[in-house]
Amino acid sequence: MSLNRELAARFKTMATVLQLLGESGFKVNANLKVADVLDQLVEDVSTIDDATSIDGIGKGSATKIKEYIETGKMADYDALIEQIPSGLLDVLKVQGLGPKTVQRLWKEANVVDLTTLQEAIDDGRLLALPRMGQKTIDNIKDSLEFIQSSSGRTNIGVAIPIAESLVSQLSNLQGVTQCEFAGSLRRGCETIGDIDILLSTSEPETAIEYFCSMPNVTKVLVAGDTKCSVRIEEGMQCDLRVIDEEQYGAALLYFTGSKSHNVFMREVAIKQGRRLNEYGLFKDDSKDSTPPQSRGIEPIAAQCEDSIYEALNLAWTPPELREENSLDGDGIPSLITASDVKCDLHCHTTASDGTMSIEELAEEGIKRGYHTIAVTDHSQTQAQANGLSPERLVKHIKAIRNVNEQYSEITVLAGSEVDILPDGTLDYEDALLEALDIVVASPHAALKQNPDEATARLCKAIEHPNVHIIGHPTGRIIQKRAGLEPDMIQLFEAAVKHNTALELNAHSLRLDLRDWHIRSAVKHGVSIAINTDAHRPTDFEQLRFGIATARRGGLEPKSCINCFNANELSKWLNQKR
DNA sequence: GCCGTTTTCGGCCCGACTGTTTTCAGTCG
Repeated sequence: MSLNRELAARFKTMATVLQLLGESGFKVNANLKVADVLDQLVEDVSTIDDATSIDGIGKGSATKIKEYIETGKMADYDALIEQIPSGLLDVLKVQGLGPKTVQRLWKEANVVDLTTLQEAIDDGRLLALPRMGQKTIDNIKDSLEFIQSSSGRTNIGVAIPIAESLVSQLSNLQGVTQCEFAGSLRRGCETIGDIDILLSTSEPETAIEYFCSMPNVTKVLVAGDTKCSVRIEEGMQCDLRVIDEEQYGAALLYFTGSKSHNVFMREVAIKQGRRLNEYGLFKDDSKDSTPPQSRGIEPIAAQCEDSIYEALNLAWTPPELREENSLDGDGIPSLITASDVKCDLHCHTTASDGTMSIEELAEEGIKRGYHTIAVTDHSQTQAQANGLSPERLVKHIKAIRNVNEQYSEITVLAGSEVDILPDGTLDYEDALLEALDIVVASPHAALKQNPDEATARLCKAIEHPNVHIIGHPTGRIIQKRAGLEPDMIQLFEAAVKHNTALELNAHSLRLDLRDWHIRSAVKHGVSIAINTDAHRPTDFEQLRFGIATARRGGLEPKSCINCFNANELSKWLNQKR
């Protein structure tokens, strides 16, 4: 784990422990924010002279960070975790159990981890506690079971089709006028905790009843007049909010989040003598705790999101940029969209481990209106993927050129996804690489290399005169494999110097580079390639996930080589020839 | 613990739902 991530984990743990010890929520939030900031920081924090220069990190945290960098220890952290049993942190993850209750379970029922929690339920210790009834216990039992059977967050590639199916079912109900998903899914996060769906309808009861009784619902968690939550077979929680049409924009804004964006928006509102909530933006500078809409105050803006931003004198912010630290004051970038993409430069055929022939690949490209598609099968070291020997590659190049002759609508490039070997050399001789139209160099093995070796390895490939693109630079697989952790800044500088593009691999399990890599890469002036790495026709649909990640990173079409027209691309490729 | 276009002290977003209460604390998003 990198230093930034190690530190982030420590601050997160400290926040949780502080919560359990009953410390002020503001202190807890401050620590969580430090964790968040460190998690998203591209530069190694040890290279930053004064950590307080980073927004969200104050004097106290900066001292702790410095101590950890210099000594590998953090006295305050050690002192904190000593104060509670370590297993108590897991107990806090049980849905329905918050810090207050966990503290009581610990002090009054000797619950120290998930096992003792189960024991306390079984032997009746829990039921004996005040304010602890059978229903609460049943809910805890159920959450415990869920924790044991679930892996936590769900990949966007799994969640989006489910969310879209839910939206389409609900949209068909009588009376429904608007319906869409919000939350982290709308912000394009790579994994999500739950699916949030918003809906306007003239028949709320019908919608809620339908939602709670869908065939894949395994449990109804909450069912009120305006909101209900269910757990579905796929293991996710889905929330439905029924919204008045006039307040739809305010609700969409609120339920899209992120939490920190909501806090930001509300603070802006307060400074202007207004109040923002999920029902609208209100003129209200009173200290009255009764919500303005309950006091008969009419909203200034509520029906659509942009009217609220406008009323607050803010530019409408695309959902993907509504995160902590997404914007750096340079205004809202003109984010890339899927329709800006005009080519795919990383695809496989049956020659290695794909299912499409060269012709089928070309047809798929034409279907999508691409001017160019690159055939980049695996190189010889990738034996398990049927990687091509030099002799096979020579024949393959000829076959690709033949196919290219057959099509006037699309250019089929002869390329290779050549392995970057652990020492940074490539899997084919230079002469063979020179014969290709395009070279995507990717790491596939030795992905546990230390950061220094990984940096040297990838930089060497970036500097190679025949390499156009570094494919999935870290090799991470979301929730499965951390991949390489090179010094990204060095990679970006080398990429700019040698005019080598770095790939954002669009596959929903890769999304590599990640959103915060892209943000930093863009600032450095790196050219980004967004490719699907298609092995079968349906893989082209993965482009949307790459686009979502790119947008989260603030990528504009001008920085993405897949948005070049045919001439620009050809010129760019030929710079390396 | 962090922060400052009223502030270096005194704030820090806001509402729905549940369960066990008899008026509300706790949790969640």
